[in-house]
Amino acid sequence: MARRRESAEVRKKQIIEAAMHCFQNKGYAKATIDDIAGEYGLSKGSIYWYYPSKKDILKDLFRYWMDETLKGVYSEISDLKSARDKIVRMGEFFIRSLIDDLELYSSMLVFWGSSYEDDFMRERIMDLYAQYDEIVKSLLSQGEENREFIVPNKEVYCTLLIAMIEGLVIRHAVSKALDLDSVLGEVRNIVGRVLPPLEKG
Amino acid sequence: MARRRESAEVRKKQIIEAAMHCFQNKGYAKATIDDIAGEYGLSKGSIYWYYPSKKDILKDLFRYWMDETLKGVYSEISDLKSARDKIVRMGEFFIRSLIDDLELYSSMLVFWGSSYEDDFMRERIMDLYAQYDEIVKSLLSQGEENREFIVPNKEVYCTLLIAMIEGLVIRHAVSKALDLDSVLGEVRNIVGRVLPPLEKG
DNA sequence: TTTAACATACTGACTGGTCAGTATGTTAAA
DNA sequence: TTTAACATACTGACCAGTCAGTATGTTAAA
Repeated sequence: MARRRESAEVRKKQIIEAAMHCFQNKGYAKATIDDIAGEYGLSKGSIYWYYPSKKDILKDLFRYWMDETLKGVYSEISDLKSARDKIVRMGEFFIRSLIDDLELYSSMLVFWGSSYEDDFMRERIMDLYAQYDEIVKSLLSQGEENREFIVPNKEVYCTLLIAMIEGLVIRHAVSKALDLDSVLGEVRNIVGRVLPPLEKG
Repeated sequence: MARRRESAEVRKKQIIEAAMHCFQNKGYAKATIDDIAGEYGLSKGSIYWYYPSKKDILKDLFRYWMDETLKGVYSEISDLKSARDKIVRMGEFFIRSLIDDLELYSSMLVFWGSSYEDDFMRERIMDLYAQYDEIVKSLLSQGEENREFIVPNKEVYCTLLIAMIEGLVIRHAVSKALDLDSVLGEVRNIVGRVLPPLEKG
């Protein structure tokens, strides 16, 4: 067979992408190691050279997904001053990501679904939520300090803002039929309503 | 073995409940027919007396879940006049349901996850979304007709309100750690912000 | 009223296919 | 010539679905 030897880095990336693609199409349980290997013309043996088990591929995929997501969020909002702008940009970022890289973002369902059978996965997801919470809560505090808006209950507003984004991701992952451009155009408006600007007195 | 013969109606209900419980704990793929049968001390054969396949149990569970949910929503809001009140009540209903019947509502993830492998399931979910859309969109229209509020973009607001609820359900299904009572207390407030009352002129 | 004939509601052993993981063979590169 | 990076062939556990048989109602005719 044609051996196209690659560096471990390249192969791992390929395997992760192949896994993502397979999990999208069949779900975690139904996607086989042979499916994943086949995506780049590899064999089962080569998969097990890089990963000790199927579950470890999933874990690495989640790590990759979480890294990409959080890195993306931070780099989007880092150059902005106003808390409102940051929140708006964050919302827009997720929607644009969903448009541009549907497959990556709709991996969510695979991870969330596997939280049933796997405590490790569940803990990682809780970890992600904690990080989301930290980001959003600090933005809400910052907005209050800057006197941009007032939030009656930071915990709840934080939870609901995150829920809104997640709900959107999940719905689009299943339906692939949302008009995301319209949603994108309304983000600032919505944030303006949820966090109305303070009257200057 | 002690045969405890039951009517088809009772057995089917038992099987659905057993399946829900097993799917919660292990996910669809990992839960076995023997697991489901064991919940009520039945045997594999008796499951197949009522259902032709494992997937058909899932389908029936979804039907049950969707019926309960929509029935609940309609009965909650039917006695209210104001569109705002209806929207508030709807939000509160989902949160209370999540508190009172976590298992039923966190079944969502099982269904959503199975949309990957099964087109039938995916269509059913799209169907559910369509019904949600119909309810919320008509409430938004009604609110505008009553001059309770104005919505810049009905489609988008509808999508986001539904997303918020779904995101909440899913997060709580995974984490089981949200302070839902706090969220419940903020529903009216949040709706008030998203759909601010019109100034009477 | 009884019982034979039938219908319904199961049981549980068995099968056949699937697939994660393993053992071992092969080759390109250093 | 060694070994990292594969490929191939295999194993064994697991499980959905089958089916022959059993137990438990139901009913109609004698």
